[in-house]
Amino acid sequence: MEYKYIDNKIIMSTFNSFDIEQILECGQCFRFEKLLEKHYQIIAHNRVLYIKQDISGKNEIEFYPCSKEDFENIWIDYFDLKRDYLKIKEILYANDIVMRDAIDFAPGIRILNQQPFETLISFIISQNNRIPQIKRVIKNISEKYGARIKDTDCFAFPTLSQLLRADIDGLMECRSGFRAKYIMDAVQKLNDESVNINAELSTYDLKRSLMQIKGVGTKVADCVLLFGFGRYEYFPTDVWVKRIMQHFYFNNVETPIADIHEFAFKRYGELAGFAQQYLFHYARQFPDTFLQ
DNA sequence: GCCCAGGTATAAA
DNA sequence: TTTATACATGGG
Repeated sequence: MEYKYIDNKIIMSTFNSFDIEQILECGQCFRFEKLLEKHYQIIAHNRVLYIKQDISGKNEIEFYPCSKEDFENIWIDYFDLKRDYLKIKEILYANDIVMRDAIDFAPGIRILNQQPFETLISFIISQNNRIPQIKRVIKNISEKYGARIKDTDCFAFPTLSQLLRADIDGLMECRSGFRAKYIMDAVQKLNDESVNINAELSTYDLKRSLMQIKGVGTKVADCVLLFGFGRYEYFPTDVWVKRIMQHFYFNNVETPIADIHEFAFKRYGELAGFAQQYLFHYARQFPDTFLQ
């Protein structure tokens, strides 16, 4: 990975496994807006960042406005730029025909390292919901309870102490629906420390803690662990396989892979969920690779 | 109007 | 332990 800093902008040479469209549109994060083809605005870490990936063959990605310090201290980690996805994909490619097609379909996906609290609330909102609506609710909550980001019209996602000022009615006004009570439960339990989700905990304990929050089940917990805590090593893969099989195929065991395959590739979001499942699966089989 | 959304809590079998 | 249903909201 090579990059240079010019005029409050980072210009990075494109390298394997970085496609900003695939990264953002695959269902792992919600605070982004598409401006043009492979040109996005994201809000994270109290900052508004624009990412423009060259589509004319120059193999460059621009991040702006961005200081050298922010790039090195925040965005390298956020975009997981130090992990060797090429190596991971080689192993997946050699060992699974479905992951092979998933990689061919979207070779540029990376798993973002997002902020835990925001990730938790976001995936509580995600349940029984669609991405445009999830994005809308998160934006509403940010504008109502979060702080304005300096020199912009954008609002950061509220901190825990900022969300303590929220109530059910206020969250309903943000169109969060029946999830408002779950958000309140999360905020209260984290605040009075009846639930502890600090990064020191083992993945197992972290998952148990997360699931003490109302509205956090297996799916939400696993997404928070993966996207918010960078944990992928001990997931109950068999549960995921069963859930997927039950959800889409019930008891049809004749050609499940082909059917899953067809469904999974219809949209990025479905691919992402599917890829998550397989990442869990392979992460467990090849922990050394995933743990760098 | 009716159906549904990569979910979860709850009640009931 | 497993299975059916409600849930707020908005879009097809």
